[in-house]
Amino acid sequence: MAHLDDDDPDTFDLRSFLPFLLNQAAEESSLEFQRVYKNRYGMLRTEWRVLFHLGNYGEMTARDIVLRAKIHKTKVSRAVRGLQQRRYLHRLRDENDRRVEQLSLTASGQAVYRELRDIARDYDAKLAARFTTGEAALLRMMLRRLAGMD
Amino acid sequence: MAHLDDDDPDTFDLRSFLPFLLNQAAEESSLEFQRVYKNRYGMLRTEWRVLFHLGNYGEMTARDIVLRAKIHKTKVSRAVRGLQQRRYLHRLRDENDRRVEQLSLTASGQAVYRELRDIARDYDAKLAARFTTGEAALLRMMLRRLAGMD
DNA sequence: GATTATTGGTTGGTTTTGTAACTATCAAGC
DNA sequence: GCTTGATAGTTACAAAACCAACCAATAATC
Repeated sequence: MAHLDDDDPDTFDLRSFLPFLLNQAAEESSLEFQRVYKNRYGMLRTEWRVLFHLGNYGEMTARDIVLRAKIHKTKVSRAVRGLQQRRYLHRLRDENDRRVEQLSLTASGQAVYRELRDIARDYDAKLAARFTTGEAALLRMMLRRLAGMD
Repeated sequence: MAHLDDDDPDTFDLRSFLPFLLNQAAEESSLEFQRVYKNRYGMLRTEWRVLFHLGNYGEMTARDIVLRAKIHKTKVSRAVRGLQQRRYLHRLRDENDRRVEQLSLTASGQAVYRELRDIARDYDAKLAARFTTGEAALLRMMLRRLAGMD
């Protein structure tokens, strides 16, 4: 295995390449939280995200979630069905525009949301504790900018 | 859709939650580069990553790549086969340990590597230009720590 | 007010990924 | 040197993601 020379103009460190680095950090830092919603609650990634949106914002349509979380509509559609089958949410046809369904959490959906939200909050604090308060704030700002969320 | 109150102890903004934020930033910031290796070169994500390692470090085994890039061995195995079918790399059985194969790029593999590497370098610079030099360095440091790469 | 375009949402088929189990080779202990 | 246990890499099957086409309802155009 050849020696890595940082000054070599032909050298390029994949491990400093932002898209790669972001992806590795995202994967690694979601592992522990994933174990909770997946193994303990039997939920998928998109399901948890949709659950959160409804838990946090109350009533939304699938379209609202697509726009706000930038999740593809087929994924949202399937997550909604999954959550409905678990009786975590119910759909209400909008009588003004009958294409649309208003989604909201059931009582048990809200209960699960609150549990997971608290776990997420603790977990986030744990991750952020690896940096100073200022660094963590800067990190979130930079990530939001990279994600096109500002 | 309810109003978001940051001071409400029951409120939790998914869009500030690091695992979510990291994921969104990773997806968004790899889109443009993905179009290049995917549409222009017909490569998959893991294939590009493996190609890079061989282009950058010369000769490696699949195991070296697994350890260095933290990519699962089945993904590496499939990417190696894909690259081999495109004649971008060839395998050489290690006679000292016949379980191992030394992997290295062919001439055309090296040519593609150099093209993609230059594109990646430009693209990374473009992403980093949204921050000051110090901020970008800090960002990479923090991501490396979150990814367990330090 | 019939026709066309757009929008919200779902479905079907193909790729990719994830997970386990598997083969082959080597290493260690006895 | 034979058994047991690791290690490098592959394969098979299930779970998930991706993409395109689709339906139904509404909006826009003439």
